[in-house]
Amino acid sequence: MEKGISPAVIRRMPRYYRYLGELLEDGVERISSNDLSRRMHVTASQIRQDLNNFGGFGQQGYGYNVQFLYDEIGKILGQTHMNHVILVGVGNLGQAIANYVRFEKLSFKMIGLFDIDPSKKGKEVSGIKIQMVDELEDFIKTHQVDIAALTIPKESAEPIARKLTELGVKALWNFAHVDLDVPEGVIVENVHLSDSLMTLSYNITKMK
Amino acid sequence: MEKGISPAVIRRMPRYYRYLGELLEDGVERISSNDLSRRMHVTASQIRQDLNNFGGFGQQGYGYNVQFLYDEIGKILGQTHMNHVILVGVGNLGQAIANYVRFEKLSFKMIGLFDIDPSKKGKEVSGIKIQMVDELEDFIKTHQVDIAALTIPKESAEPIARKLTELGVKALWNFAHVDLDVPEGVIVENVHLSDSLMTLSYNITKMK
DNA sequence: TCAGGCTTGTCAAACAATTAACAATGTAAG
DNA sequence: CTTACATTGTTAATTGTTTGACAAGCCTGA
Repeated sequence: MEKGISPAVIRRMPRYYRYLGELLEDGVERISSNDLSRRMHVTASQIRQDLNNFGGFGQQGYGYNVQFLYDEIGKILGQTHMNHVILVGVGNLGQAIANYVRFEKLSFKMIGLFDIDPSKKGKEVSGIKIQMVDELEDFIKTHQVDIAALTIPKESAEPIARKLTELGVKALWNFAHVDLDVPEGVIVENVHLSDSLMTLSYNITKMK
Repeated sequence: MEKGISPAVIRRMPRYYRYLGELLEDGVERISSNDLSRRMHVTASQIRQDLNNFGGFGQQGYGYNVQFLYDEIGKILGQTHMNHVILVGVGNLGQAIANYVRFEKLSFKMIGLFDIDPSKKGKEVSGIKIQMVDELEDFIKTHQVDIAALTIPKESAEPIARKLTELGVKALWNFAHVDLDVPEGVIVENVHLSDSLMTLSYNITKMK
């Protein structure tokens, strides 16, 4: 479809998607890059340039049809098909993420929870029974797993990631505070809470 | 101290800090930008350029002293003083974040938890009693609050943010999936899990 | 149906970030 | 003490991103 879209552009797409979703809820049918730029506090030029990476979705003299554009961005972001997610590490954060995926996004489905702690075996979180990490192999071989969320301590992140990728998992959503070394073709999306907090703390310090 | 450091640089500083911390644990005393670049998979040039935004921490022919550089970056990131954090919205994610802040980072201290649900009143999470949102005003007036974490639904994010900033809170760690409109001088650090997941899903789709 | 006004898609210019190159300077070994 | 080498800090070149400008073309009201 497209080739070599810059990461900067891709990071902005979910934000467009969100604003368009809100417009849709508000019953807005059409929007110009100018109106949208005012709402989103970005330049109209950037919006047009970003969208044109993927195709010409607008119409001169009219603007963009909100529903159409929303659907198109949805397609781009892979919101048209179901993504099956498993999660490894059912601690506090793991449970929160499990619930988050369960309720927040329709195109993602949590299908398995795994932990290393035997005392958690069989307990239910968000309606799913917790399994042991050594059951991962069986599970992945018998289920379609698109994404594995890693909410584990940084010490175990590397071995678990290796195991998962060896079993064919192609996308990791990594919450462990470590950079994972994965084979070619595997995607890692990091959520480094610690980095985020430190950035905040830097900005606070700078302000003073 | 410094002026106009680019956001791109700042985003990288916590990563340097982490790697230096690991080197320190491993008992490494000195490191060259070249060695570090190999470990971190970035260019040596970028490392030198980034660090030089804040001062000349290295020595020709020697490299960087790990302990010294670690401490300096710590200072830059505001890790030398305690940051007092409160959290609003003690749901699944809120509890996870409360625990996270409690155990993960020494320079941040969770000092208050707030929720709107009366049934949660007085319950303890991570050793802290949950208070009601209408007690926020009293609390902020009588305690030093550096950061407020917002783990609430997007509908309540805007009014709560307004209330907090009116009460003088200068930094928000926002987990709600909405862009907050805050007064000049208030810092917002967003953690948009949904955006992160969608970026992942985009990359999966693209790969196929 | 037509003219005037919008608004896009796109090209070019301005700006920002990254990488490369290298002179200056310190290290370290003999 | 001296020389060969390592490595920084910094300047210059390159690459990438954002903004500005405008022709082309559709919309809308008369």
